[in-house]
Amino acid sequence: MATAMAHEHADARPDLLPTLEDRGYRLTGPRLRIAEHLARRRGSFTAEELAGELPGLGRATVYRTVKLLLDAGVLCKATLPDGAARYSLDGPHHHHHFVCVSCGKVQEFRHPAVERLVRAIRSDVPGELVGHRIELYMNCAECLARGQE
Amino acid sequence: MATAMAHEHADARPDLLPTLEDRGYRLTGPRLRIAEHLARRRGSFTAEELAGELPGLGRATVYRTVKLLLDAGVLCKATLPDGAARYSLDGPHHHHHFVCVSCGKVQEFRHPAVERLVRAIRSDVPGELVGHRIELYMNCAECLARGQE
DNA sequence: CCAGCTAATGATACAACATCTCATCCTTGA
DNA sequence: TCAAGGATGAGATGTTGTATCATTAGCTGG
Ligand SMILES: [Mn+2]
Ligand SMILES: [Mn+2]
Ligand SMILES: [Zn+2]
Ligand SMILES: [Zn+2]
Repeated sequence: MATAMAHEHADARPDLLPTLEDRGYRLTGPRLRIAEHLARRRGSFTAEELAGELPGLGRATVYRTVKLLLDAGVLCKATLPDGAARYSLDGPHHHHHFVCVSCGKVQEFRHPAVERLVRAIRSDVPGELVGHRIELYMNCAECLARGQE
Repeated sequence: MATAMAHEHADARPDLLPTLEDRGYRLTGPRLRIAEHLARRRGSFTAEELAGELPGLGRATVYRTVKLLLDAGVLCKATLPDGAARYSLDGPHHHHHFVCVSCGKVQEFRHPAVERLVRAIRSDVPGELVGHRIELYMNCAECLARGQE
């Protein structure tokens, strides 16, 4: 990594089940399987891919659980330029995303100027800001290297 | 409008057909109808809505033409938090979007700090930045006023 | 530990959005 | 004027996600 600004999640979060329990959800077999799979898994994924990686689990259950984990803050969602949604384990702090348009890899980044910018705009806008999405699209170093082999 | 930062497109672009012609596309009846409709229309729309507003035109043709106009820079695409795509006539300059999560209205805005920020990040990132998406989600002034009637 | 309540599951249908197919039409340039 | 081939549109197909609902299986209170 060139700077400390961006990072990938190297460590999976083992506290996925407690998070669900705290929210009053039942700890079921399917949710356990999904949690174990996510802890082992690397990189970003679509809900469809996740369902494919977990044969025996119903598609609807996988979609429901992804939404659950999104609400719980365990997963976060990045959107590709074409609108496709990719999920990845979420870091604990507010952040934004680098998304590789070639391999779909999602890296989180934080930059103080981003929030400063949003604050500056907020005071100028006739209405109520309720959220923002900032995604930077890139070809990651790995994809660049692979491309010019 | 409270500031000069943001604006909606008040004036439609009459130069839609020449743009297509310059790109080597044929000037067909369906494209003419779509162009005239867009020149008259206000606000943002989905491809599906546009197709509904143009009975007699094939759905596939509308979708194809929207993509064409997107490539030509006549239309721009904003993405709602749920992933839905909304199109609107595009201004001539690079910009970003306010999107009202209540009524779907899209307002363009420019802010020098945005591009300054992207430049600052670009030099820090291990890879090649190929684009960015910055969308600010809001409840617009009209929706706020309507909500507390 | 058990029974019962009810959340959760999953097969399936449904829905929205977008693209593909291909026979036909029509714009365009020679 | 007349082919050549781009464009159209009805319909099929694909993708992503949600709704139904009968059945399963956590959880809790007794
Ligand atoms: Mn994230
Ligand atoms: Mn725009
Ligand atoms: Zn990559
Ligand atoms: Zn609004």
